[in-house]
Amino acid sequence: NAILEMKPLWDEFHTLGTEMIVTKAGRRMFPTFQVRLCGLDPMAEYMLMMDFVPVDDKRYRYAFHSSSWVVAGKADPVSPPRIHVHPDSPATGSQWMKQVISFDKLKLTNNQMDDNGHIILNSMHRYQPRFHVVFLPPKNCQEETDNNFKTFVFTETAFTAVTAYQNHRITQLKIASNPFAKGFRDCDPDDGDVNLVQQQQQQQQQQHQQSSPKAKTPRT
Amino acid sequence: NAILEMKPLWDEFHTLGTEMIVTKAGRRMFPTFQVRLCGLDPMAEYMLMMDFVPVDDKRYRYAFHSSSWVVAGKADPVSPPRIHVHPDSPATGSQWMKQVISFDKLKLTNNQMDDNGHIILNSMHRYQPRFHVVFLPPKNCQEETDNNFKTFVFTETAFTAVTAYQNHRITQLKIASNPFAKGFRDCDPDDGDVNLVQQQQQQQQQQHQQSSPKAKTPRT
DNA sequence: TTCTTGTCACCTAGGTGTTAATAT
DNA sequence: ATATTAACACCTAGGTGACAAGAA
Repeated sequence: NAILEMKPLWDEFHTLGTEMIVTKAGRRMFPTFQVRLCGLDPMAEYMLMMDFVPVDDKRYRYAFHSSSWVVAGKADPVSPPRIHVHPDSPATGSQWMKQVISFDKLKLTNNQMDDNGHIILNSMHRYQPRFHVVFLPPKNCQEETDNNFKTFVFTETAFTAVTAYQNHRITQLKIASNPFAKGFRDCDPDDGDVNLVQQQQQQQQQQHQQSSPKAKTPRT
Repeated sequence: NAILEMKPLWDEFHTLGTEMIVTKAGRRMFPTFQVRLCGLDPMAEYMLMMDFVPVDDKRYRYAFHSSSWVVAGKADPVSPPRIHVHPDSPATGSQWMKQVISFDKLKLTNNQMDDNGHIILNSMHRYQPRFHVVFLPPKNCQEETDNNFKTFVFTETAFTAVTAYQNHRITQLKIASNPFAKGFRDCDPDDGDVNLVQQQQQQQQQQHQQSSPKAKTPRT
């Protein structure tokens, strides 16, 4: 009962081998991890959270000549893993289900000493994002948090953490699909990945669409 | 146990006769209504909210020759009054008390048909903002919301709703103290209301100060 | 070599009062 | 006359990859 938003875009990145930038100050993910939930108890309260688990115990390096990732040794030591709690938590099932849930406040960092609550990852390592729905039992109940949570894994959201993009095709797809990178687009406005980008923007607009849409009459 | 933030700035506006812009799309207040709370039960849950009550039953008009507000008749009919719930609600007393509570998402409108949940006011009328702390009883308790809320009124936050500023001194004070109006400042950077503005910015920074402050060395 | 860091121009997104045009 | 609206230039605030310099 959790559906990944923007799945076509995730798939396109996944096919190329998704990379996510990590910086000292913290960098958002793109695509943003967004899900739609259903089947919750409308009246019950839930906490929503994400964490990131290593895909394997390896360190990678990008071979430019073959345009592919190759193993470069054992994994570096890991920091105590962090969990990102969705800032709207806790909220009722009804509130979570009536809109797309976006983790756009989540940031990735390679700073082991990070003091901002960001997710700490090792560059040149592979990670799998996980999404957790935690049921909050009423206070009078004795139940511990035994089986009161569900975990969702979308394998198409796995990625390699990098400090700079390695695969040039990933760079181009980011530029083509991330609105904030519009300044680096070469071709005519909205070219190349038009379909995916338009789909994305439409979905994001639906999410925030509370104000009356203003129909602008194009002047002749 | 509620302290108004930026009180010196509010006082300065109040002395001149505070005006707040209302627009069809909704306009934020400036100064922003911000309070600090103490004395709550750290573990209990509270909803925080604001509403706006008419100061009197009159309509006003600004007499430019005497630079003062004069009564212009009886009040216009009122829309059903709306309440703005702080978007972080509900939250525990502990969460509310550990930081300044800012109502910067609150917007004022003169559109009687507003569909965005903004506060509807009549232009050229006077209003008194009110702040409410609502105690949320645990679900097993039978208590109704009888006396489970407290209301705070800061008379220095009262204002006249306008569609365009009437008192030129109010305009100048807004330009001097609102960072978003910096483009209209004449004099040298940070002149005139330096003290108040600096105080404001320092307080707002304290509130969000989680990242390590980066000391920039000014170059010679 | 390979990877990381900091700065930058260029965007998105949205909050200001001004101004001219339009209601009322 | 007086009050309202919409477009606008100019800001704040912050998210992009490019690039040059630095580090391992």
